[in-house]
Amino acid sequence: MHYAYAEQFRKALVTWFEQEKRDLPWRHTKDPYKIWVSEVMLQQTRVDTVIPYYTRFLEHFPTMDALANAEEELLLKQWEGLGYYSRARNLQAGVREVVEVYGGVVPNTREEISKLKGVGPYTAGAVLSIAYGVPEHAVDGNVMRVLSRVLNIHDDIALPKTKKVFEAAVDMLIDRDNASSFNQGLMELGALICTPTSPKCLLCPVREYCTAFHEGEPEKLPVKTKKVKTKPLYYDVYVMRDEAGNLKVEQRDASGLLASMWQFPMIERGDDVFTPTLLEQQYDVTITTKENLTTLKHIFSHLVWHMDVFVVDVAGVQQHWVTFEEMKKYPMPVSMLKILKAYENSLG
DNA sequence: AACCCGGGGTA
DNA sequence: TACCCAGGGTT
Repeated sequence: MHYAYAEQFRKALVTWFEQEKRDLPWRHTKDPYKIWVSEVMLQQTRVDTVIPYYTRFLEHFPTMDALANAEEELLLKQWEGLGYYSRARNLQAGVREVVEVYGGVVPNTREEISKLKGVGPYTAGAVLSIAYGVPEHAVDGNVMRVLSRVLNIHDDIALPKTKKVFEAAVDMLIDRDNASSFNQGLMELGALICTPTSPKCLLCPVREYCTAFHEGEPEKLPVKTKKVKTKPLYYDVYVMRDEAGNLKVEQRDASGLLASMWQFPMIERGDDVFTPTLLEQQYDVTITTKENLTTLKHIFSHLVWHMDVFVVDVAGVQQHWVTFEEMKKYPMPVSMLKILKAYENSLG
């Protein structure tokens, strides 16, 4: 793209964004902390999903000090249902680093801000440009789709090295006097106009600069090869109830899937596995009654949980289990919240 | 570079 | 179903 075209492109994009941008909660602030929170929540997560979480999160943790001092359980409870829970822990770790190392001021250079936990190339560029106006690239899925079409880039965006191509493109095109609106404009365009299927080219403010539009098949871009196969897993899940009616809740492993989140005991089914016996052995109890509660399917990105859920009354409990109301304080993944709901309904 | 990490919306 | 979403960390 020639220099004169680049200038017209960036002006058309910025003008369109500033006229047509959606009214979103994080667009009412330039507080780097709040921008940071929004960007982390928006990773792999849609705007409409994030909005209520963002508002509630900042009510609980309005400042970096508040978040830095928060209990992890409270933090995760605020994140409950949003997914990718390590984002929350990384955000808190990063905020603590800003408080302790940078005197409570979010760094304004890519080199420094990138050192913070949970701040990768995209989030670094987003916070720098939106909060501070620094002309740094912020390349996400939207930006790669938009620019692959505008510039007719056919590199496979599933390959890590391809992102460098788009970062270089943004470096060439970015409005150095209004990096915030330029970067947000690219993303807004991807969200509203330059969508994955059926892009609304007739409404596009930059279609006259768009190679894919002129060639007639913008929906063919970007090129993306990878595809993931979901693997099924089969579990028996137990709502265990002692003589007092208290329930067993346990914390998952600190690493891996749903790390440190809380759950009802679950045992993977297998050919030579009778899960009630395993349950009695693992928890040192005796099952006195057992009834079906529900059957649930829970879909993750890469796997599917098929869960048969049972309510069992048990004898021989030594520890203190929790009441139904206490259970609600524990951060749980959506799969377990569904079971909690089913159990609540079964009580009538 | 490959793999892992949630959950929900949409065509 | 399959794909996508304001990605980052680990290995």
